[in-house]
Amino acid sequence: MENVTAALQRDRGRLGRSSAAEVVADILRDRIAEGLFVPGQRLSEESIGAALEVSRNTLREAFRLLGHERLLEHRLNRGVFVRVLSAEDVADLYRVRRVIEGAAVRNGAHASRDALAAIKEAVTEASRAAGEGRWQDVGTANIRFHQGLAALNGSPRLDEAMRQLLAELRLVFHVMKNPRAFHEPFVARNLELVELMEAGRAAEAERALESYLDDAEKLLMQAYIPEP
Amino acid sequence: MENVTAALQRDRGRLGRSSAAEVVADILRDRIAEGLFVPGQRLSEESIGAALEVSRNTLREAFRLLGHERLLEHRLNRGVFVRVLSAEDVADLYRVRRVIEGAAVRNGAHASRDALAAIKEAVTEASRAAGEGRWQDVGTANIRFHQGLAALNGSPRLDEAMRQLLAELRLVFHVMKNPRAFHEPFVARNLELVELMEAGRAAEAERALESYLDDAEKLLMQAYIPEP
DNA sequence: AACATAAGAATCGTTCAACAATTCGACAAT
DNA sequence: ATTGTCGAATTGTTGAACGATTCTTATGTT
Repeated sequence: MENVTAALQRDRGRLGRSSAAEVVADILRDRIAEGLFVPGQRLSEESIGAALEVSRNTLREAFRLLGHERLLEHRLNRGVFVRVLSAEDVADLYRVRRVIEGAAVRNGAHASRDALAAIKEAVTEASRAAGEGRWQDVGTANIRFHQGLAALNGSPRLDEAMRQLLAELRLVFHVMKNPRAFHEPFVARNLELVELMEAGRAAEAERALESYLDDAEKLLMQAYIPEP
Repeated sequence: MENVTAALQRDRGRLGRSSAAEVVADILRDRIAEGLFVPGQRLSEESIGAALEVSRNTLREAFRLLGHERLLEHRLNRGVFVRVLSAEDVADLYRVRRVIEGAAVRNGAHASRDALAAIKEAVTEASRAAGEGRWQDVGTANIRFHQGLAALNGSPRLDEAMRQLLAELRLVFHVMKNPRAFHEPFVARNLELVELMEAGRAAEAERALESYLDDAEKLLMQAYIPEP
């Protein structure tokens, strides 16, 4: 009986915790992540409110939430737009990744076997998707890999920060024409990284992560900037 | 002509950047920081809306912003409350501090002389305030010290994260009865830390920060938990 | 007296309609 | 080609309304 109530306790949060504004924010967040809304696009209060059948006021509350997550940009008297990330934004995202993921790898030496297994699972999933040419899924699995990596810090706040960071990064991925070229090369390196950690070779893992992030950032910048 | 437009570009941000909801959020954030609103207190839509002379809808938008910053807590159908931090929250805040400030100190070895000077300025201000018994101001200066420390990462996003983190911490400070006991001992240690960094002794600085954060967390926990 | 229950008040969640303020595009004037 | 002007469209903000939920209080039962 104890474990039953404990199990239900976890689902409890989903129940009364959702106001309309939060549900709308969840929906819009998903649509942005999947690329239905592209960077720079304006989100009209009237059309979206009509489509979701919520009032403008409720929609505006949802916009505030997503604006605070940096997925939407509020321009006074002109509406909200899907965020367009600059090269400087990308650089900053990688700055933050080095700090958060770097700390995770450094302290993750004494990570639980379970946590590492969850991360490895994401790698094998990415590998499988790569084998079947589902590059979109490769990207998703890779993101889950890094989310799991950050989770080694054991901090809910850092988990949340990482979630937002990766959501922003997805905005950049979507403007890239060739997802394969960007995601494929890193599957093997993710495996290498987690194996170094399993072996307890923390210093090497840290260096591997460093070079991983350096290369990923460079690749992204290359495909990102030259569009005059 | 080029430089003229570039100069004006910098002023662009000041124009029209403030909707009523954002102004209200700024005001409420200040009031929470200064302790006018205490943790656990409910913020009535009606009374606050009347006092600030804004509509409920506008106020709710502001509430959404502050809720996302973890300063307010939204309970469905019961309103918004000033956040009450648990011991686990405090532990998590210090987890994040170790990651962000730790990275700052580690990479701050090659920090600009200017950035270090700004940090040192915060220490001397804290020292002056301590000499005059203004413990509230000591706390404020200490916060500015750590904000400056985090800024060595050179990342706007980490700066913002640090701002929010310290705002949360202030919620904890306000429930403590003896601010002097908590803030005073750390002024000297802050100075020691920045001097180690100036001398380029990064490893020692990192260890000093570690023990600083350990002690601060313990002290906070002691004064925080035992209230049955 | 303690407890459960039900009626009532208060507050939130959401919608709707209205209006002022601002932006944007088209068109005219110079 | 630049500037000025007008009107349409959209956002910013307000106020009122109503259902839903919670809190309070009074009532009744054991």
